[in-house]
Amino acid sequence: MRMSKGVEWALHTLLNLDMVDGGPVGSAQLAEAHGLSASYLNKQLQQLARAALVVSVPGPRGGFRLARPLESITLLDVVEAIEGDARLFHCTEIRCCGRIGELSPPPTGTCAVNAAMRRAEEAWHQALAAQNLAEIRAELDATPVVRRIVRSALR
Amino acid sequence: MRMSKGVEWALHTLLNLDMVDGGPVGSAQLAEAHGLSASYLNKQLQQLARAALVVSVPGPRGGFRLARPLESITLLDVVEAIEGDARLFHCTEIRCCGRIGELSPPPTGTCAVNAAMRRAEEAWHQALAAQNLAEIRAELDATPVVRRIVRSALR
DNA sequence: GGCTTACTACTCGGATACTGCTTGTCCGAGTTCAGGGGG
DNA sequence: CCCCCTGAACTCGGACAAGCAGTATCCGAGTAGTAAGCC
Repeated sequence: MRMSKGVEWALHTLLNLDMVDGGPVGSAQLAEAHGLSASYLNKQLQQLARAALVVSVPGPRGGFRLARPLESITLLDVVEAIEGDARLFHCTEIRCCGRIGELSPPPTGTCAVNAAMRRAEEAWHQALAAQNLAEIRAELDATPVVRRIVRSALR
Repeated sequence: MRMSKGVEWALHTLLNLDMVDGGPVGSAQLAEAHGLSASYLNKQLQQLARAALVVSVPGPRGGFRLARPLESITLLDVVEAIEGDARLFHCTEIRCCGRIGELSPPPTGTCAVNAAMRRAEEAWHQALAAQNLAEIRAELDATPVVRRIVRSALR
């Protein structure tokens, strides 16, 4: 039960894409900025493009740029974009199998275990959706100095 | 990012162990109750034993029994017992790598991305810790009928 | 008859294979830009 | 001098391998119960 490291890569890359304003940045430069594998980061960026968090520009001088401001991108958006489905617990309905399943009448309603786990995940989802990337940008002091460093690293 | 199905197995098995009161139940019978792999369930039960949620009794007529009442076992206890560590996001500090890492001064404090993800996980942990197995037992109507079915299935 | 002792059967416990997902890599499709040729 | 066309280089996009955690299985260590032998 470990979250894909693509989520971490995507979050930092989105923050970097916000520092440079305007033109698209290639996945190779974005990868070099943090010493990542360019091809694999490209894969993650494609996922973000499908989720409409970034737009991809093909051809030379192409790359990726933010599709919308960081204020409107939540942590949940990124997690769901990369992981596909932000569900942790998958009920396999074992209550219906085996001896107990045979002896018991067909169950009604959802599994109590599943419901409990789902409630906990709901709290997680809400906490993820409550934080947007602009707040994180504010937390990691995005001073003009930092902004200029990022911009020069992505040149 | 999928939780091990061992968590589901463990939760149902703990609830079953509460239905039969007293003597230990072998992993083979517990597995048959839900049509699971006995050896693999045994592995999960060993994890629960290490976490002091159940006690194992060796030898013939041995097996596992609850170490303490369901009221004092939370969902978080089970998740941590099976998964080992209930952390989803693992920060690899990529902010210190690559060009940005070289150009920037050594970072101070924890990574903002990490902190944000940690906050969300904290909400999840609290929601897990807030629910104990006795509440789940109450939810899945543990009528005397059900209780008798489980007990006969574990004979 | 009662006690001791050896044996057997049954259970947990950990070491050992197998599978699917995460991670990483490669090559092709498409597009922009530049340079040369023609009008 | 301006426009068009062709070529090349660069980018995304998806298809193709390698590594690792989750999944499943098997066999050995240990113990309780039992039965036989002895006092």
